[in-house]
Amino acid sequence: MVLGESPVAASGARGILAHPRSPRSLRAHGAAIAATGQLLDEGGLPAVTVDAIAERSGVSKATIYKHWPSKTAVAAEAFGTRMADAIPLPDTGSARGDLAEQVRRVSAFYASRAGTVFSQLLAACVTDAEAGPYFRRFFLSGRRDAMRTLWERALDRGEVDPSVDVETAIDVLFGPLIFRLISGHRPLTEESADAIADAALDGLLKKPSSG
Amino acid sequence: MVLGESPVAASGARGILAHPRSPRSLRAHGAAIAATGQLLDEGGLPAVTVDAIAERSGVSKATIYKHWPSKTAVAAEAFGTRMADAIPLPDTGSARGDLAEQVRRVSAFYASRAGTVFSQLLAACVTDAEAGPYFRRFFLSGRRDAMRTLWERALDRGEVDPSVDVETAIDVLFGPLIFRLISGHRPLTEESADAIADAALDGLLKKPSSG
Amino acid sequence: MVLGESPVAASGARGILAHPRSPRSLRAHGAAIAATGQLLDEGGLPAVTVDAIAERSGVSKATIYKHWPSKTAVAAEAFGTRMADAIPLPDTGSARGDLAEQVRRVSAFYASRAGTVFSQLLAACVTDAEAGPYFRRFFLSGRRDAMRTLWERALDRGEVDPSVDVETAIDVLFGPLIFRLISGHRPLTEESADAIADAALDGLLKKPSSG
Amino acid sequence: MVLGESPVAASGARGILAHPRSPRSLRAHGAAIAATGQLLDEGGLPAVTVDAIAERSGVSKATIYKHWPSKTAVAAEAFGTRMADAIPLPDTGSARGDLAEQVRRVSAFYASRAGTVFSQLLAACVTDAEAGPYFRRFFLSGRRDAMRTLWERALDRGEVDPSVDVETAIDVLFGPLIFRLISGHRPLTEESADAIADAALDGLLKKPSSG
DNA sequence: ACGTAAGCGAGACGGTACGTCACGTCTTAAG
DNA sequence: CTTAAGACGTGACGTACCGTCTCGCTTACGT
Repeated sequence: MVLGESPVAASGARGILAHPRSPRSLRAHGAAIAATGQLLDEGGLPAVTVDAIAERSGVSKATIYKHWPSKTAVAAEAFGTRMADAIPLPDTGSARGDLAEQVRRVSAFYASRAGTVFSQLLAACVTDAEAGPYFRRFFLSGRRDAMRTLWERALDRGEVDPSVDVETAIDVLFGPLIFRLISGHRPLTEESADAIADAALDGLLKKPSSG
Repeated sequence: MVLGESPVAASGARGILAHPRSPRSLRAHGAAIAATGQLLDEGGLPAVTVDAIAERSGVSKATIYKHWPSKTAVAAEAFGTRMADAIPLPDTGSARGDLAEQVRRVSAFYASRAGTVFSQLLAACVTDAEAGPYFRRFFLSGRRDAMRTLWERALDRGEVDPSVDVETAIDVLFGPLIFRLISGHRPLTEESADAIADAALDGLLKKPSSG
Repeated sequence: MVLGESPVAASGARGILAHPRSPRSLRAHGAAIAATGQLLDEGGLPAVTVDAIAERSGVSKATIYKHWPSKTAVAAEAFGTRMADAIPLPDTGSARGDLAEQVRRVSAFYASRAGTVFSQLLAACVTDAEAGPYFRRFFLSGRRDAMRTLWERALDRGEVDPSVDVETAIDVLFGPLIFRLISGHRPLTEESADAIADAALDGLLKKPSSG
Repeated sequence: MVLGESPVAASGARGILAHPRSPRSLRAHGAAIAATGQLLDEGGLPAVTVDAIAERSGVSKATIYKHWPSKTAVAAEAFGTRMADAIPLPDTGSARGDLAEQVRRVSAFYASRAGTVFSQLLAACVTDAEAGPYFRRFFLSGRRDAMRTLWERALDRGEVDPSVDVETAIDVLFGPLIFRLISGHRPLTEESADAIADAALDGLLKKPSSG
């Protein structure tokens, strides 16, 4: 749970929820998320329909729409809940090692079954504007937070360029993976991950020493 | 057909169609693409439905399905046809200048109205497997071809690292933009484009000279 | 309660409730009826939903269901309460005059806005078996009682056929109006009311004197 | 089929249908009507839901909504189609006998299972304005046409009052039955039918001869 | 007078049906 | 034989009310 709020408060009905969630609400909320998780496992995002969630969870459609703005939002929360710890941070001893290893891990994650669902969610959020915040809150920002940790560790070690913004660094390291994942122009292999990490870390320009 | 591609690639009909397009087919094909272009302008991808294309173009739904595997494919072709020359290659005199300027131009394109449609198409191709090839053929590969040209020019000048694969270079330069475009975590500004270009060109690690 | 009926009839709570209504109950009952009356005015029966009554009256849904078996019952009581005196009895001096005038008045009532609501209630009671008794108790029986008075007055005067049952007489005089109102095959005009009254009073067969 | 049109034209999609119904349309139309008839038999109007019609007939909901404005309209057409000949005209030799017998027959019909459905349809048409015309076209006007025949026969015989409008006569004879049927204040027995017929035929006023 | 249990408001919930949308297939008739 | 026209089955959508229920609060009553 990324935000500093309690899980309950964070999963607010339509964004801003003040009054404490009642026990019944909690039950319905959890059941819907659990059912959605199953559906994601079985058939990816296409298998997630509001009717299917309702049928499997025993939570009525109306209630689902009271808790989330769209089925993509439910799926985003369910995915985020399940995958929060899917990519543990490496600790190789060097910044270069940590960053490259993380690129490799994330690449492997994207290439896995879960990665397919990830790309489906990412794609769905383009169309479904209300789901984007859910995906960011329940998954993306967690990943970025972790990366920020890694970057700061590297900064402390004095191994990375302090003039580079963290956000930019994250985008440059992982944007290429997402580009490949989404546009499908080439596969995500371990080699490609390494090549990307190297290029991003060392830069594209000719190095003086390599002249 | 529209692009100067091979006849095989140019002919629609579910991918593999060799026989020459009849005049009637040509008419129907062009009318559908034109109508789809209008619809994209007016309401983006969501406005493109097969019924709408059929109604506006006078081409029947059955015929549309004979020419393309899905509405996304039609939209991809229509978008590619229109946007083929939307981002002209820069020529600043230096590799660094060319590459950074291209990142800036593509970033601006993504931030424009057309960029919204671009992201919708990219997203749709995740779900619609048959449309991906169309989008690559009619738009993405054109962009990558142009970038390859730029990269080779830079290689000739000896300004970029020859050990970096062209494809990797392209991904590292533009992947970050697409990441921002799709996931929406931050806006695509001119500053962010410059920061990304700098980071990608110079690398994330601390430079020896900057120590 | 509202009408001067027996306590049994007056007490709500699903028909059979003897214990004295508490002040709070009274408040809730009255508020619900008042809100329902407003809703009937504004949008007829379709505007009367239990949620709407609850929201407008401040009476909770659970309480409403404790007092009435269905929303139609509430609406019937509210309508009856408001319309109890909507059609005063005529006194023209003759039975023929009284009866014909009453047909005219009832016809005008049916043709009014209130008549629309009346027909909606009548129709709803077909489907909602539990509401029928409410509608009869709070409106219909009042109308029939009045008509019985008129008929007895006419009998005393010796102007109507004593072999005709009161109930039959009422049905023959007003059934035609309701037929028109419900089935909508023709409008309810003053002329039609007169024609119906004449036909009902004089009979359909050829009169000996008119041969 | 009351109107002068062919059955096909009369059952027009949303009222006015010019082009001839295609075979597919005919099939769907007929299947929906047949399934609705079954549902009416089994559970009356409440059993008729668009989903149920669709499921049982194999006709899709969308198609049903293309053919009729509402489920009540389908039910009205189905009922009318089945019940067109449910009440054959009597021929007793005298106008009085014919009219009284018809009142008896219609009363019996109303008191039957079919009569329940009839009253449900009548009630539903109050709420559902678009269904009214369907009910009139497919059932009510057929009944009134038959009555007009009876009345004209009686007029030819000189047994009924020529100054009474046919429509008024019909309303006076059958309105009372419908009043009883709908409001449920008393049952529809053979005796009540006779009493109503007598009262309507002879009039409510005291007859000179009976003084 | 004062606890205590009933009655209440608030409203979440499961359920049923609604009416709509777009898809992709199929049929027909015209050229 | 291809096309325009468009009806069709399918599946999902998001909404509206229903009638039930749970929760605390409050309030009137019995002691």
